[in-house]
This record gives sequence, structure tokens and C-alpha cells, in this order.
Amino acid sequence: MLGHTDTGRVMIVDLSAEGERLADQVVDAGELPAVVAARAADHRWVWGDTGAWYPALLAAGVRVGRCRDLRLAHAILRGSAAVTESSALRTAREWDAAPVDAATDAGDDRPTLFDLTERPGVPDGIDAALAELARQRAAIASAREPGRLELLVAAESAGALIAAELRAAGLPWDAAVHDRLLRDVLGDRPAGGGQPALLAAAAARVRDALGDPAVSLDSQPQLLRSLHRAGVLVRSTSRWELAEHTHPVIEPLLEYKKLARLMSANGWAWLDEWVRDGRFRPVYVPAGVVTGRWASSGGGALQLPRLLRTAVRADPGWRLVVADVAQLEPRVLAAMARDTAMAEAARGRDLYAGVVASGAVATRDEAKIAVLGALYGATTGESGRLVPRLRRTFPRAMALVDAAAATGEDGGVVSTWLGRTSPRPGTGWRETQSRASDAEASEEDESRARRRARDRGRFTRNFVVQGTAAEWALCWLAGLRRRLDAMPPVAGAAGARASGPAFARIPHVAFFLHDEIIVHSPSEHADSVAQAVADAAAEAGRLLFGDFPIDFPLDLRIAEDAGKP
DNA sequence: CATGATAGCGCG
DNA sequence: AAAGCGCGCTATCATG
Repeated sequence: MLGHTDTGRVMIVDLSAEGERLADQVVDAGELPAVVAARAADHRWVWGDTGAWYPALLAAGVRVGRCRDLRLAHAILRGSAAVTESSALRTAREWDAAPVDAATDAGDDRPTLFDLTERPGVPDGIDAALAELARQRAAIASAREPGRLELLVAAESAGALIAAELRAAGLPWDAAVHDRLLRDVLGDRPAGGGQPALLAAAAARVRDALGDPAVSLDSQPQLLRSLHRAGVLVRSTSRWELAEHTHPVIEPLLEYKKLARLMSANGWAWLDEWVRDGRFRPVYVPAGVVTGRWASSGGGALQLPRLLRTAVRADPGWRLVVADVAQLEPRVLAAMARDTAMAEAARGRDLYAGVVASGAVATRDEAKIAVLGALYGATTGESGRLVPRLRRTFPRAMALVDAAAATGEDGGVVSTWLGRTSPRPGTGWRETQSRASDAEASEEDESRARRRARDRGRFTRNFVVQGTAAEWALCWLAGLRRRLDAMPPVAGAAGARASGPAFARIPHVAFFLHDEIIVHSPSEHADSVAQAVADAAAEAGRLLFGDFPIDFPLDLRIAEDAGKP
């Protein structure tokens, strides 16, 4: 375990498997990388916040095999319905703090004094860490199935390591390819900072078609008024609604919106700000989403347009291993519900084709709409119409999500497969519900309460599936990382130097997005990496669902860039 | 000038 | 205009 002493030095405490304190050692922060590197590769480090400890180690070229991130574990355990003894965790409020990102502390994005006082990190003292670990051990032990929470906390902690490593290594990004793509689509970059030629041309065509030379296309109210004057009676200016009208302005306007979006979200300004030395280094935020999915902060890492994936390019002599899971969430649902009919439909690459073969619906498109509607709680439209047919064919799977929705509507909490629990409803929600059950409640009160109850039901319905899919993905990542670490470093000084001292000679995860992984690997290891990605996926399925026969097929390829072939 | 809300669109 | 979940980011516009 790592923590600080009162004088700001670093204390290393060796703990037995039962959590007993065996030996202490105190070192200066500068000595820590060497001390950590000297431990066995599979040593488990316990620390308050991976983001506060690990970036400095990585910068020194030192990696760790395993860890317990006390902050992330605390958040899981104090909220988990599986934990029957959580009062101690609930009173340890100081562990509810926001993450610290030490990687940005060193840069020019240093948090201001205001940030630091408003968002303190978790305690960094050794005594606080020891006490928190003891609380967590007790909390896990109180669960009926401690193994699930153990697995979840371990996977979450491994994810924290990987998030820090992703930032340290970065995603290989070819700025020249990106620039060429921007110039092809938008026109040359204007020197003065104005609009590139093709964007300006699209804007001119729109103004022409509107007969409104002065309208600002980036102002929604102005554009809406101008559309109305031109006879296009839309209620919003969104792509979806515009596409349903026929008018000379529609085509150029949709074109303009597409180009303007590319320019503002991922144009040259983005390239200048986010790509350095051939790497895109966003901040990943493990468990940044209530369901346990990761969030990101800065650079929009989780929204990279597919159009730009060709700019993701391996270094010379390296390859990208690009993998994503086909229809992860419905597969997870089938396994959670032990729905063998749905698992049968999921056998093989295309779950939607399997749903058609089951006879539930007629076409693949219908299958997709029905399945998504089931996961999200659709009630109207084509999706709402198709969901009941799924309910007949896959009653167990549908019963699981229907029950989760009913619990949520009723104000209860639901949990993922491994035990992450949804937030309790807020005071506003509860007040709305109790007002509606009052004797003098108005019809307005009642309909508002019903609406908000259904909203919450859709959230809890999706929570169990999205959250369990996130758990599967964490296990996949962790298993892959372990396999990559077993591969020998490539010889020679050359390599992916921009990936930093810890990753210049070994295959490493370079990108992760819910159900998709990109590994940057020396060419000679690429085949083994691809095998490791597949093996880790199979292992993740077994870890969560044991022998239940559910496939998690991957789209897997080895390439020089991450663009769709 | 800063902050917050809204619209819109990108990703899964 | 999303029907139907979860996000982050940019631009605009109203408010302080």
C-alpha cells in the first residue's frame, strides 16, 4: 500500500492477504519509481487514487501489474445493494471526492486554486488509506456473493491503470492524414482564420436557396426564421426534421451542417490543441458514467467521428489491432437472464440475423429496432410495436429488463451482474411522486409523476444492461492487458518513442470505447496480440457468466490505420 | 466579462 | 424530431 506520511514522504506498507500490517518503509517521492519497479510484476498496489499516483510512475517508465483503487472501489461498495454492511463506508465522506488527474497537474492545464478547493481529491495519507481498505474488506465480506464484488473492484481498478496508461501512451495520430482529410472535405485552411472554401461555398448555396444573404447559419433562431420565410415549416433545425422536407435549401443546408460540425469539433483548432508528437492524449475517466462506463474529458475522445479514423495510424514497424464486439448489450442481457433462446439467436456473428431466424420478426432491420427498443424501453412507433413480439420469443430476457424498469418506476434501485447499483431517486423525484398520491393532487401532478416514473424506469431498465456490458468490457480490457504484458519487449532503441518510456517497446492498448479496443503493437507481435484480444474476450464471458453458452464474437483486424476497410 | 441553459450532433 | 438509454463538446443567447 502507498500513502503519504505527515511530512509528505511516501510510506510503503506491506500487507498480508488478510490485511495485517507486516512492514513499513519510507522513501522520498523521487525514489518511488525505483522502489515500485523492484517489486514482483504481479504485486498488487493499494492506493487512494490511481490518477494521483500512477502518471508519475509511468513518466519514469515504471508500470504496475495490479492495484486497488480505493476511491473507485469506495464508490462501488458504498452504493452497492449487495453490501449489507455499508454504514462505515457511508460515513467516510472524504472518500466520495472527485478524481485527481496528476497528468494535467504538471502541464499548463494546472487546476486553479478554485478548482482545488472546490474539488478536493481523496485523502492521501497512509493511515486514511489503511482505514479505508479495512472498511472495504468488511463491506465485501458482508455480501452474499463476495466474489462478484471482488471481481468488479479488481476489474474497475485494472481499468484505472489502463486509463492512465492510455493517456501516457496516447493514440497514434497522423496529423498529415487528418489535415489532408480536412482540406479534401472543407478546402484549404484559411490563413486568417476565416471559413475554408468548401464550407463557405455550402453556406453561400444555403443563403441563395433561402434568398437571405445575411442570415447566420450558426444561429438556430435566425436560421429557423429564415427557413419559415422560405416556406420550410420545421419546428427545429435538426438534421432529422430537415431531411423530411423537400426544398432546394435542404441538401446544401445538411451539407453545411456536416462541414461546420467537422470544422468546429475536429478541425485544425482541435488538431493544434490535442495532437502532439503524433499522439492524441485525452483524459479518460473510469466510471465517469453512473452505469460504470468510462467518460472522457477533453478532446472528445469518446466521440471521434468515424470519418477521422484513418488518421489513427500505427508508427513505422508497428500495427494497430482493432477489435469491437458485435451487439454486446443484447448478448449480455441473454446471459444475465439465462435466456437460452436469446443466446441461441446470439450464436455466431450477427445476433439480429439470429432474431430473424427465431421467427420473432421478419427482417434484420426490424430485429435491430426491436432489440434496441427492448433495451431502451421504447413504447411508441415501430420500435414500441415490435417489442411485444420479442417478449413472446424471449420471455426470460424481457422479464429481466421489464423487472428492472418496474423497480425503477417504483423508486427502487437495480444492480448490475457484478453488483454496481443505480443511484437512488433524488428528492425532487420522490416529491413529485408523493405529491401525485396526495388526495388533492391535480391531473397535472399525476401525469407529471407518471411521466417521471416512466423516465426513471427506462433508466433502470437500461442500467442493468449497459452497466453489465461495461463490466464485461472491463474484464476484457484487464485480461488483454495481462496477456500483452507477458509478451517480450521488441529489441533495439527504435520503436514507438512517442508512446513514452513505459510503452516504446511493447504492445499497448491505445484506445478504448465501450465495446471497442485498439492496440498499438510492434508488427512482429500483431498476430499474437489479435489472439490475445480474442482470448481475453472469451475469458471475460466465462468470468461473468461461467458456463452459460453465450458468444461474444469480435470484428477483429490488423491494419496500419483504424479506418474501416 | 463570466456563467448557465439550450440546441444540435458526434460516439457507444 | 426523435421514437428509446448513456455521454462530451461547441456555438449561441440570455442573464448576472
